[in-house]
Amino acid sequence: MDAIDLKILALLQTDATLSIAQIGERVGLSQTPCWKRIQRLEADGVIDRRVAVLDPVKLGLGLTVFVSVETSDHSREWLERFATAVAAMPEVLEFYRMAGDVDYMLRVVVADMQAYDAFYKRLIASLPLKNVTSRFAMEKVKSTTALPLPASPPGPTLRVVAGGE
Amino acid sequence: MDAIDLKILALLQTDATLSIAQIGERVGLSQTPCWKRIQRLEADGVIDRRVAVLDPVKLGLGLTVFVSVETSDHSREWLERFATAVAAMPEVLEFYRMAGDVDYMLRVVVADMQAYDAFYKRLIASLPLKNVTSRFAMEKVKSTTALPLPASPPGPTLRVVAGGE
DNA sequence: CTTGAAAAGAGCGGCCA
DNA sequence: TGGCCGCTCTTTTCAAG
Repeated sequence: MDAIDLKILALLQTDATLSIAQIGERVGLSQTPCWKRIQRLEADGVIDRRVAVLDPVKLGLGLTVFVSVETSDHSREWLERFATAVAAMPEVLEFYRMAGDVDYMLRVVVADMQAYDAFYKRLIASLPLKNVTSRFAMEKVKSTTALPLPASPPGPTLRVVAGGE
Repeated sequence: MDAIDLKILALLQTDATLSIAQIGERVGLSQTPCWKRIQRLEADGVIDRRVAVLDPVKLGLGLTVFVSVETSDHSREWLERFATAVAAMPEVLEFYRMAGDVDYMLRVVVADMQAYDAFYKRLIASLPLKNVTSRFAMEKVKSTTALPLPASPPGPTLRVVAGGE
């Protein structure tokens, strides 16, 4: 996983319609080795999948809600049941177990308030939740699927050490 | 935008490596009309882009943080300056203006706490912020880029009317 | 890693129903 | 609209340096 791999990944996570020839050109490689690198990155699971990103507004899905959940049951079994229930709810795009005061955090995308209310009722009916807080997005300022990859080669690994040697 | 278009979108937002022939087969269409529909969906911007989704953990980006921001300046100009500053920070994957007590919400992806601290310092140095709350994810339970599209045809538009006619 | 090339497959567009 | 049939480009694989 060198600097060239990172360049390839940076290109592909921005635009996966690029041909191998184009990618090779931009990273300074010919088709064959470029293709081999991409194959390897896919086999290694670094490239997880290739998807089409759709415009939620054009599909009538204009409401994004961040939902904070607190529970009184912190067992593994409870989480598994909760995870199963949430996995079956397609309006939940992201779902994390959190540190701190909030136990779980969800990012939910729905058409409108009415649709959110329907979702909310299903959510709280799925399992007993101690507290659920919904925060509504008014405006999407930025949204990307691209991870922050080191632009230039990470350098000679400048390492900051806590204690001393 | 009929049921077939929705089927095509549902397929493509799950797996954009499918060939037009495969998609056509699954939606009951031959290549040409299927291809034309996809072209139209792209031209209309319903399909925004095609990207490779990378595995953050395999790239050493294991820490997701939800950041709530409060400001004392609620002017358009302030937001524009904030938006510009945040747009230049690649670790911010999502950035929304919110309704309610929290003014802005960010989803941030970084390597570790040290990287988050560096990001945090840059964030608060970019503009005066009244309050910044960081919530750290311990475990990713679910994460998808796929929007909740109506699975079956939305039906004969069952409309719920508030008043009565 | 590079060039070159060939076979298989997919995208693309014209034309007809 | 959708379907059939080519033309072209890309992807994928191989050989040799």
